Amino acid sequence: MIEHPRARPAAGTRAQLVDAAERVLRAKGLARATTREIAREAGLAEGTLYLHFADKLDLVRAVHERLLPAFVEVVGQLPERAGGGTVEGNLTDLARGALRLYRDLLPLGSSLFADPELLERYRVRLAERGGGPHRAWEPVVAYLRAEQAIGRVAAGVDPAAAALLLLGACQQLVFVELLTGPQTLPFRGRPDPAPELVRTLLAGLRPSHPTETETNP
Amino acid sequence: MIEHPRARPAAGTRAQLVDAAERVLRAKGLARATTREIAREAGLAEGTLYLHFADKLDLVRAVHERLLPAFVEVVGQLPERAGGGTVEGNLTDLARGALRLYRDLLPLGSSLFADPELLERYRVRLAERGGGPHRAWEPVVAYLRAEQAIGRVAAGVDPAAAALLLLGACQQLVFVELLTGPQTLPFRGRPDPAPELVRTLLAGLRPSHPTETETNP
Amino acid sequence: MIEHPRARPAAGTRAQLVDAAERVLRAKGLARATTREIAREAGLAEGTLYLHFADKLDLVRAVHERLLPAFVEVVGQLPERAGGGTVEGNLTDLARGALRLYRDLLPLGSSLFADPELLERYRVRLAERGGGPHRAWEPVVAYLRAEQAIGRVAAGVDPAAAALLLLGACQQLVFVELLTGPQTLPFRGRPDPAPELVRTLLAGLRPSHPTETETNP
Amino acid sequence: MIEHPRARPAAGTRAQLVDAAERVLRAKGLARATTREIAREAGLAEGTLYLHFADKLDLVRAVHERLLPAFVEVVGQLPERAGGGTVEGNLTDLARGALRLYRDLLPLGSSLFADPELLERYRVRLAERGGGPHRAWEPVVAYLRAEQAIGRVAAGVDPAAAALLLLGACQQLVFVELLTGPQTLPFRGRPDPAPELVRTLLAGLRPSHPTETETNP
DNA sequence: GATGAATGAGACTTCATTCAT
DNA sequence: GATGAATGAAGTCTCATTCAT
Repeated sequence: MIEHPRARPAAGTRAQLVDAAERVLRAKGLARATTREIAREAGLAEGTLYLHFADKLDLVRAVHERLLPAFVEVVGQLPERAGGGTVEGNLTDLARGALRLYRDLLPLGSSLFADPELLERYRVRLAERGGGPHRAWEPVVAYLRAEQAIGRVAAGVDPAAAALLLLGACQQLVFVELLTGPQTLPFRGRPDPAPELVRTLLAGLRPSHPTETETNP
Repeated sequence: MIEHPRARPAAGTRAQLVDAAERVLRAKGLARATTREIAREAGLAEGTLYLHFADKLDLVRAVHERLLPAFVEVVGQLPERAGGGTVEGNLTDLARGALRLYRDLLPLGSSLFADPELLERYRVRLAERGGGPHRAWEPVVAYLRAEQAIGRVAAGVDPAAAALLLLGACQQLVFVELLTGPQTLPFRGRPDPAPELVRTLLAGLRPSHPTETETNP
Repeated sequence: MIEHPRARPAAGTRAQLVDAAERVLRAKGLARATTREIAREAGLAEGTLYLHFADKLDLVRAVHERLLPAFVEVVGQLPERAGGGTVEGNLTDLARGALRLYRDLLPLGSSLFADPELLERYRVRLAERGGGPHRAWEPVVAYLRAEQAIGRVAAGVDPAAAALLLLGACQQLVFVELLTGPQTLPFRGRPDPAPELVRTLLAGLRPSHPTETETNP
Repeated sequence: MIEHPRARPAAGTRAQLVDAAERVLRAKGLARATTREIAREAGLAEGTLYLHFADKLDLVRAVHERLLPAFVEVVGQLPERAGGGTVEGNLTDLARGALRLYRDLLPLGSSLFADPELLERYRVRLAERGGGPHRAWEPVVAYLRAEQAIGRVAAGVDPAAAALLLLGACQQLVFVELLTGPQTLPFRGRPDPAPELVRTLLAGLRPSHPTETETNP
């Protein structure tokens, strides 16, 4: 047994619980995370959980609520880089950061789909707080707009579509990686897929000298 | 004493259970799908479940096992279309199909992350059967290769990267849509995002006449 | 799977089941012997059990019913040996046989106490058939009477008490041995306890020249 | 919503459960003792059982663990009586006590054989605690040694064999009695078999004036 | 605020038994 | 007679939640 001295600072008990819950959720998954284990991980009694959260699901939601801001915070630095370095370099850095973040966040984030009630509570809270996962795209869109303004990105490009293409590729790559294990990485075995993704996105698929077969009525 | 009705043919019992499980998983989520409800949905006794599956997780795995093939089957028709229609049209159809499929499959597929043991069993089965989610990309890669061969897609393009960009965008769009509800569709409010995604992917981000500001010190 | 050809001789199906049940009861214990495993062990379908026995407990009872006769049969040869060999030799052989038999029968026999209903059915059947475990003592009593008649056993001895002392010692030894494992054999580590038991029983505890303190009013 | 009465002191909950389990085991037998009934008998919720025991078998083992010490405690007073009263009286008292104890303990003790896993756990615990059913003989052996020292028991007697003969007879008598019901008591119908057993053990079987037929080649 | 023993609904699973074939 | 898929009651055990301390 581990002793639980009463001398712990009361302030931060809530944060302790959220931290512990996140650790347990990562380790065991939503389906196997029990209040008992979360309390033990937090070094607190099980009953304490209910002093700070309405129920277990509320604690889990609190964990999820921290995920998106964590993402936004990291990506948010991007717009400032507009005009600096190269577009390719900036986007490659973005892709690398996104891959790292998705590896960290996707397992937890996907668990939301396992419990419709949890998902619903999460939505309600997002609505209240005005957040939403699209907030993760905003910095990228802002960055691309800025680059368009200075002519380093083609004017006709839809920044939202471009952001979605790049971030989506990263998310899917991680999704599949987590699903099948890293050994099955199907991406040409390259250790860092970011450069190729960015290169492809920048260049587009269209041949430089389109043949006339490309034209259609 | 107690009636033991047995009006149903033995054949198909297993499939009945998998079907019922899929329905319940979609309706209630992994966390709230009970063997009792699955059995009731299947019109069978709870014990019957254990005649056909080792345990509940085995049944859930059986449901998940059908998802990827369903995806591959739909996408698999793509390569035959190489050279026909336009690349843009073909890819837009692909994106539309992918969006539809992800809407259908992602909620179930994401639930895998809620239970590490379920995930592990899924992986083991994939390894045995030689499958893997990258199989969903293969038809797209094959299609792009075929278009490269006839000059309708630039030779320098990495088909895997291109496939990932397009499918990833679709997956992420659906992921966010499911997370926040359709009302928050952040994509310029356009009802069909597929054309814009394809257009952006085809054109690339690079301006036609790159300015010298592109160079950095 | 194992095939179950219909071509098996129908005669003996009942015996097959009792044999299989005994094997499973020995291997798994009453608490863990299932009809499924008994049927599998018998190479028959589970339903077949109910063509030959009212229910599972009836089959178990059938197994137990064979145990006592098996004991009696082996011990029953004893009376014929009266007057032959030595009393000590005959009783030592008896004790050795009893030890062997108890090792074989006690685990199954003791299980009767785990289920009062099984015990009750066993009793009812014994009453019907006129049997009873005392029948195991009868041959021993008969033997001792015969030896008394020819003067090789003291006339004042109660043959039933003597039989009980010897057989009881054997049963208890086996009981403890089964309970604690052979390594804890508390009997001076002697591999064959039979001779000492018989010697002690023959000689009695009383000193040859009793002191007067031994005498009591 | 639902009441959560908690009128009872926490101390003693474990003992309450063991007591209740013993009562239910005696009443229904191992095979029919359910956690539900044990909890009800203890006046506790079913879940409480698992706060104090790893599983049902652990609780049952806890019951069995108390049986042997209970026996030893009663028999343990014997050695002090060496030299007092008469050997015959002391042993008769022992036999009567043993009969009483076996009637009480044998039904529960024998149930161990119905479940190999229970038996194994019991063995492991015995090994840990250094106990063992032979501990029940020790006081008897100690008593006989003391009587040998003062000449009231023949020096050549093996005390362990003598103890086993007497206790074994008692155990077997009870075993058979429990198996067949008291009406079938095969022991000359005498209500108290203890004196005859002791008399026989003290006197031995050997005739006072052995005939020469006793000798064999 | 913190504790943690107790709760009890309900989950998963087993298994003796039945009956259409 | 034999089969074995199906049954469903009943069992063991878990775990979110409560409340007296």
